Parts: sequence; structure tokens; C-alpha cells
Amino acid sequence: MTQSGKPTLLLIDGHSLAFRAFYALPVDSFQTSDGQHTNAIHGFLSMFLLLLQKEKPTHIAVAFDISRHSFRTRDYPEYKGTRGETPSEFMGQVPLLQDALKAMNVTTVTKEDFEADDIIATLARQGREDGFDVLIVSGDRDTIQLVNDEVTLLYPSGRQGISDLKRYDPAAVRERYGIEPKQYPDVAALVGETSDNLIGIDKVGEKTAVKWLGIYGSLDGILEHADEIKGVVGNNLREQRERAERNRRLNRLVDDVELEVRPSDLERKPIDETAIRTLFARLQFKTLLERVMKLEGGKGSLSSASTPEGVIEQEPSTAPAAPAPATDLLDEELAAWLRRQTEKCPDGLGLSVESADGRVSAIGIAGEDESVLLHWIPGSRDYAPLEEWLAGDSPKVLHDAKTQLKTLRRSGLRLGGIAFDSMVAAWLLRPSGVDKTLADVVQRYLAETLPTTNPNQLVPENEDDAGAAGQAWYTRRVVHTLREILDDRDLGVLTDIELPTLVALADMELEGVAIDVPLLSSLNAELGERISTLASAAFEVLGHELNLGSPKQLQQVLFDELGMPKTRATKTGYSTDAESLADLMDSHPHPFLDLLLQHRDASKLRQIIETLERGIGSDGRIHTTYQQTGTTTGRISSNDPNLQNIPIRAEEGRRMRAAFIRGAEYETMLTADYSQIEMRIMAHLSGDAGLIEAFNEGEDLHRFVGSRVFGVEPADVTPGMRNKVKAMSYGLAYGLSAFGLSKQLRIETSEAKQLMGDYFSRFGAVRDYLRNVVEQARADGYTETIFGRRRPFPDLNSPNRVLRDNAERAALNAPIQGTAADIMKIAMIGISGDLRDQDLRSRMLLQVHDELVFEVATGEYDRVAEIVTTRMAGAAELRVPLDVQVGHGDNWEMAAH
DNA sequence: ATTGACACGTA
DNA sequence: CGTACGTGTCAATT
Repeated sequence: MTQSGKPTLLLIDGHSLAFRAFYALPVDSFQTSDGQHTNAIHGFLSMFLLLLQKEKPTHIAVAFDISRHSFRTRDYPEYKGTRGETPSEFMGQVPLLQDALKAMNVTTVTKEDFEADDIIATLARQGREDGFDVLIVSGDRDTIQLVNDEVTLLYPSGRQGISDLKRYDPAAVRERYGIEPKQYPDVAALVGETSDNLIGIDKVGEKTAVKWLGIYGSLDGILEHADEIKGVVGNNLREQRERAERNRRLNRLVDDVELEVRPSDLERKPIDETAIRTLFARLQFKTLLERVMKLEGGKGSLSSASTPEGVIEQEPSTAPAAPAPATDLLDEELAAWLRRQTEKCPDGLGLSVESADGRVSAIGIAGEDESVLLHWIPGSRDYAPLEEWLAGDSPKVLHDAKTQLKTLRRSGLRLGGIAFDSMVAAWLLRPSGVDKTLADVVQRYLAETLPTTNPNQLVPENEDDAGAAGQAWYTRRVVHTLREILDDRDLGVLTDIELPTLVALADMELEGVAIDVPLLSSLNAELGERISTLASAAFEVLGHELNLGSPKQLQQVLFDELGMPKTRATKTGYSTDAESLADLMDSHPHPFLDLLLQHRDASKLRQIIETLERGIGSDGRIHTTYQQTGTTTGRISSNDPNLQNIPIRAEEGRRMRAAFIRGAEYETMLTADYSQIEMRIMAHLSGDAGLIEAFNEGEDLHRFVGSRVFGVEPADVTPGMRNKVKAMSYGLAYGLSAFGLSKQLRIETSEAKQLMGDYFSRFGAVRDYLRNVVEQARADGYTETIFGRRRPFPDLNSPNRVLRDNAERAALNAPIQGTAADIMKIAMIGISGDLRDQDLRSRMLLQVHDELVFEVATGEYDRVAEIVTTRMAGAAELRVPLDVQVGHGDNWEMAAH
């Protein structure tokens, strides 16, 4: 019932709303495991439930078109002719949507030869006559003509999307178009309607049409006085009046269609719970099912009686925009509010922590229908109930929980109950996706635009500053949808691996790693001297100066001035990379080349040192940031600064690792790494008996493999043979070709081919496995790690050879690299849990893909080494053992072994 | 100030 | 014609 006390009749244009949902939500994300698309159904029902909740209609009908043909297409065959073929992914959803409506006991109405809008026009007229307030939901502008004091139109106003419905009553139509609702078809007839393929009068737009209507009152009036209208538009009107007449004929909605129902038959009835459960199970709708059941249970009523003092009630509105948050509730109000909303949202309340200078400045919390915003001003009041809730197990859902967890920690607050992270979840669904922000995710999965505060407004007005509350609100809503899309496998990866990992990473980032600042600066100075010496010598040899860091200037010198042979082509000329320069040194030795290479090496080292120096915090430690959602395979990346690419291979660079030291109050540094984890995973996944034996033997892997490949005793494997099989083994998981292998080993392609042949004749199951991974991925469209992490590979079926080949190599590698990443994360979770549970002061500091670095407190070394070894080796049960190497020392270099 | 290409460090 | 990353420089662009 509405405020007027009259019953409310809700009339929906089913096709137009479903069609908008189809284009608003990503079709690939909403589908069942057997491939049935559900985005239009999901979007429609989500919107429909909101309408039931907000508008509380007493009577409902949903009208559908039967086909594209109607009396209008007989009159004018080109009607709606601009519309392309309806996508089959959409068509298949319509019958299922109608089934869902039937299960909800909602009447659907169709009529041969008429469009849905004619049915709506008829029911709207009858409803008005029978004393209803009528609400129409349609994406067709022609329905504007139906608006009057009793009939309101809800029109999807966003460019796309369905949740943003604009409410058109007569006043709103006047404000938007400057005309009465019943005049709208006259305007449309003059202007035309592209989507219906109705062409208007040339040069007549909305402005002109409205002006004429103001003067002559109606289209008929305008046409009667066509002679009085001057200028080009007048001529056009006189010449093209038939167009306007035809348009008007077609856009007049028929309001006396003979239907089998009358408004009074459309009373809202209880849902058929069994049918709903069956259908939703088939559509794999989980949260929508909850919403339907909840609405049914609560008879669509919103809690308003129990609103606590100080909570601003949500404005009734169709669009689920963020409600105005209640701000800075008193303690007891807040505690009550949290309890009540947690009960309504068993999946967790939305939480958003706003920071200023890394510290908490405000906290937004969102429940099902209300949100709160609390400004955080330490010492200003007692935040005990809030702190208790934050630290407790009460479930919270966040977007980018790691960042917010760190902010809370820096302000001395604890956070427990992290139940979901929409950033991480969105990445699990689309690991190659670039859209990471809450705004991106809201746009994709809710098809709504996250409201942002005006960036031009330097000082946000206090009243409007709903930032954190709004973020929390949208987070909770998008999490709801993401829970729908994630299957149990995704949820397992999220809950069992990613969420605990995020907590461990936050600890590591906050902890940072201590740096020997004087050592770093002396290295820097030493390199600086060498760099200038090398540069001077290079200029001397050349006879002039140049920028040795400029590939462009180097090309000039090498290929023009010195007349060296052209190297590998690049987009902008010829390569001057280390490999090309090494080739040149073989064929055209020149002192400049040697000086240049040495200069490059030294410059690179200094560059890394200076980047590190910039990253040292006021506590003398470097706090990197791990990107949990930064890779496509499941690995973690490190940036600002990147601590996963500190030199180790060259002796010179390795010295840099000595600058990563234990903190003063710690006894030693411990490093632990997996040896050959990817090869072991390949042995496990392929089940290759030879490779499995190799790992179980305990013999040096490459020696063992070399003895098999070359048919000699392990003791007789020469360093050359060992090197070859080592390169081969490592290259396997990357999709290495004979050509690539020959280039890397600097051998003939024929020899590389021979080597690969010999290798695979001994380890054939590996080749079969690698082939099979790609074929399986081509069939499934994705690869999967042994823990269920998926990566989609749409390009595997691309007609573009380059794209396809690249996708094949990546698909080959993804389950191997990804499984290794999963294993490391599981180990980290176990280790940090043990360190905490056993009250150890030692800390995990760094992760470098297959290596972990720790700072060990006095007296804890043996226990920590035991924990680390056990957790790393036990992170997965494979057909081969996981070998872990542990070492310790005063710094990272010495701790390595 | 931002962007693309190049080069090069790691697993 | 080997996977996965991040960061610096240069040079050209806005």
C-alpha cells in the first residue's frame, strides 16, 4: 500500500528490463557450470526483489513480447528494423526468467500481435480506473505517455544498468521534457526514435518540437498550421509530414487490448518455495535464493520501528544507492546497531577504513539497509564497542582488506573476522583483469557507478562525507553478488588460501626488513667511481662523449660510426642488449663493447641500490608492498620497492644482499627455500616414473636426468652434459622450443632437437602431460592448479597464430607456477600460525616466490627452523617429497647457502 | 606529467 | 621461437 492507502499495481516490461540486465552484467561471469547464461535473469530478479522491497506493490504483472512482429510491423515493416539479431545468449534466458516469475507466483502477460507496452498501457488504464496507484517499469520511452497523477514511470536512466531507475511523475516529465506526459508521443513523432527505426523530421530536435507544441498544443495543431512555420525546418515539416503522422500512429500505445486478466487478478501471492528452490538450484543462485526467502518471510517490510536514535532512515528510492550514513553514534547505540545488522547479514557487514597519513581517519560500516560512519579521533571518546567488534570474529567483508588491516594496525587497532575480500575475489575470477578498485568491481558486477566525492572540492563538506560508509555499503552489496558467482572451488581458494595469506602479508609489510645503511651507501659510492671511470674510458676509445644509457645514441655509435653488423631488430631499430653485445664481441671485438657492458652492469647495480635507499623508512627498515592480486598465475608480486629481484646470480650483485640484516634485537636471519619446486610439481602432475624416481633417489637431479638422457653412469655425467639437461629441464615448464634451447645453449638447432628427443624418450610422460594440459585448457577454456585456482585462456582458440602460441606456452606454465604459488602460500599460513600460537617473537619478513626470509629472536632458532621446515615440506602431499633448504646468518647473503 | 620502448634484475 | 613479475632510463608525447 502506498501512503495514499490505495493498492499499488506494479507493471514491468519484462523484455526491456531483462535486456538491459543482459548488457549491464558480464555474460561470462554469470553462468552455471553447464554453461547456461544467467546474467539477464540474475539482473532482472535482483532488480525485481528491490522493487518489491522498496515499492511494496500489492498487485504485480510482468508483460513480455511474444515475437518481434506485431500490428506495427504489418503497418511499417521497417519498425524496429535497426535492431540487430537478438543474441542467443539472451534468448535462452527468457523462458527461465518466466519460470522464475511463475515460481514466485507472479503473473506474466503476453498477447499475440501486441507489444508488452500495449499490455502495460491497458493494465495501467484499468488499474487507474479501478483505484490503484500504478507503477510502470519500462526501458521504452513511449511509456512516458502513460504517466499521470495515478501512474508513475520508473525508467532506467543510466547509459547502461538497471538499478538506477528514475521516477517520472507528471512533474518530473515536465521538468525533463518541458511538456505534459500525453504530449510526449507528439515530440517523439517529430524528432524520431532511432531505436525503433522511426526517422523524424530533418533538423527537428527536442527543442524545436517542444517549442512548436508550446505554440500549437499538439501534433495535429502543428500540422494544421504547417504553412505558418518559416525557414528550412518549416519546409522539412511540410515535405515530411507523413513521417510524423506515421511515427505518431506507431508510437500510440493501445490501451484497450483484450486480456485474460484484470488488475484485481494480479494480487501478490505467496511464492512456490519448492519450485523456487529447484529452479534456483539449477541456475546456481545462492544469495538470490536467500533474498527471495527473506523477503517472503518478512513480507517485504523493512525494519523501521527499531531504528535507533540518531540513525537517519534511508530515503525510499528505487535505486539501491547508499543510504545516508548515521554518523558518530553513541557507544550503546553503535553496539546495538552492530548486533542488529549482524543478525540481518550473516555473511558479514561491509567495512571500509579510511586513512590519512597511513592512520585511521574514519570507519564506515554497512549493514543490510543502513550504514554508519564514525570519525576516528583518538582520545576524543571511548571507542570500546567499536574496537571490540573490529577485533572480534563477527564477520566483515572488505575491498582490499590488506591495506585497511595495515591502517588499523598502525592506529593500534586489531581486526578479526575477515570473511571476504571483493578485490581478491574479483581477481580470482579474472586473474588477468586490470580493474582492481572498488569502483571497477562495482561497475562490473553491479553494473552501477560508484559515486565519488567531487574531486574539485578540496575540503569535503562534513555532512556529505559519506566516503567510508558509501564504500562499505557498495562493498557489502558487491560481495553479495560475488558470492553468487564464485563456486565452492573459488570460495575454497579464497577462504583457505587467500584470506589467511593476506593477513600474513600485512604482518610482513608492517614489519619490514632492516638495512645496513652505511654498507649500502659505500657500495653506492664504490660503484659511482667505477661508473665514471668506465664512462671516461669509453669516451676516450670513441673520441667523443655520449649518453651510455641511451639505446638510441648507442645504435648510432655501434652501427653507423663503428660499422658493426646489425643485431636483432627491435621496434625502434637494432638491439643493444647484453646478448647482442656479446655476439658483437665475438665477431667484431672492440674495447668499447667491453667498457659498455661493464658500465651497464655497474649502472644497473647502482640503480637498484638507489631505489632501495629511497625505500628505507624512518625506522631504518624497508617496507615493501606485496601485490596479492598482481599476477595471472597466483604468485605474489612485490613493489615499492621490489624486493623479489635483488641480485644474486653475479658475485658483484650478490654483495647487495649483505645489506639486508637482522634487526638489532634479533639473533640471526633464517632463509628457507624449496629446491626445484616446479620440477617436482611437474613430476607429480605428469606421474613420470623416471622423474619421480629422480626425486626419490636423493641424487643430484640434473646428474640423474643427465645419466638417463645420455645413457651413462651418474658419475660419468660431465659438467657440459649436466648443463644441457639442466637448461632443458628448466625450459620445459615454459614451453621452450628446440630453437630457444639451441639459442640459450649456443648449440645447433639440430643438436637441440636431438637433445629434446633424447630427453623425452626417457621422460615421455612429461611430454604427454604438457601436451595434455594445453589440450585440456583449449577444451575447458581455463587451466587449474591442484588447489583449484583457475586461469582462463580465451586465446587458445584464437585464429591469430601469435596469440594462440603465446597462450599455449602460458597455459602450459600456469598450473605449474600456480601450484607452486599455492604451496608457498599454504606454507606461509602454517608458519605464521605456528609462530603466533607458540608465542614466538621471530618474524617472517620476505617472500621471494620459492624462498622465505625470517628474523629469528634470541634462542628461537631451532624451533623456528623446525616450524619452517615442517610447514614448507608439509604444505602439499605430492608423489615426490618437497625438499626445503634452510640456512642462517647475520644477513641475507650469509643466511643463503 | 604521462606513455612506450628498452633493458635487466629475480623466481 | 621460454613463463611470471617491477623499475629505471630515455625519448617522445600530452
